[in-house]
Amino acid sequence: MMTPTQVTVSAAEWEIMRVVWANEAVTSRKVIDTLEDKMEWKESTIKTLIGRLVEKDALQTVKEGRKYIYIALISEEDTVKSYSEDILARVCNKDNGKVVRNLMEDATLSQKDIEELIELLQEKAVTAPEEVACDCAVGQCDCHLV
Amino acid sequence: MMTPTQVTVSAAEWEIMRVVWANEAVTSRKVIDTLEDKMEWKESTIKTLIGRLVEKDALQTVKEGRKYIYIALISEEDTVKSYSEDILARVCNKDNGKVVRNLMEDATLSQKDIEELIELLQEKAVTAPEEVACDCAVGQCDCHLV
DNA sequence: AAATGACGTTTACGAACGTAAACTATTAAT
DNA sequence: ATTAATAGTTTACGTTCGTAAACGTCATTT
Repeated sequence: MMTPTQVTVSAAEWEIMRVVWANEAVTSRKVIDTLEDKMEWKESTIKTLIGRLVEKDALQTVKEGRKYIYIALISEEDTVKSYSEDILARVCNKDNGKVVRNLMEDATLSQKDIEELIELLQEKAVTAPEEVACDCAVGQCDCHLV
Repeated sequence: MMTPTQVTVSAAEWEIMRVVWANEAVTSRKVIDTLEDKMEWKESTIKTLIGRLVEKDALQTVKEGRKYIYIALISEEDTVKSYSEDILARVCNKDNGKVVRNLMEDATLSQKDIEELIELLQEKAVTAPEEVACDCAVGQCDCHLV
């Protein structure tokens, strides 16, 4: 799915998106039933969040009778990806490895996941530099202080 | 460094923290000189951000004459980690692998990083399950729809 | 002594967010 | 036909964030 200008989804909105992503297309009733208890949100809170997601073009609406069916306009993958990119942008390139390690430590991975990740690492190894160059502004990382 | 109740640092505040982390201890002048141009922030913007970080116990102040020296009370590692954990909490356990993969694809890794990551993966493989169990609320992920 | 500058504090103000009540229009039930 | 339940829209309100001006104090320069 092409996400033109990646929309930013807040933490609360993300919960809504998960329901939409999981179901391809949902009614607001579905979202409310799914989240009302789990999140301890009032029905109107959920309505507000859905409204905001439509407003920011994360959800598309299709009229179904007099109700709406909501469909995701951004993919989970892209959304997760832009979140990841954000993390990497916040640290020195040299520390990218550490960030990946941290995430990996906390992640629950299957044998197959591990296998695939090792493969990807091996691919990256083909072109990986001996040492990563720092790209930070002077003074903003200890690679080159003033 | 022990971070008791992990403080939340916003994107703009994070820039300030990077300067502090890079320098161990800094004066506000140092932060201002480092970021004013790079971020195109006015001096007072930076002062505000520093003030907020002190307020939320991300920075500690040590009086030096009539000025202050600012010292980080939260480590970069912990801060990055809690940010990473946040992402994993937003997807189904089954997709953890995909999240790691996305991050890894974007990350700049050195040969050594790659080596270490492969090692970590091999360690994880020892106890990794054949298949990761979904932990999502019903309806919130496609592993178990209603 | 008066003016200027550096540094921390206070105040400001709009946008985004979390949370939700109230209102409107429409359909379903009595 | 009235009433009650739905679904979407509008309004609300306190907090956090991004961005910054203004202010009060010392300290330094003229």
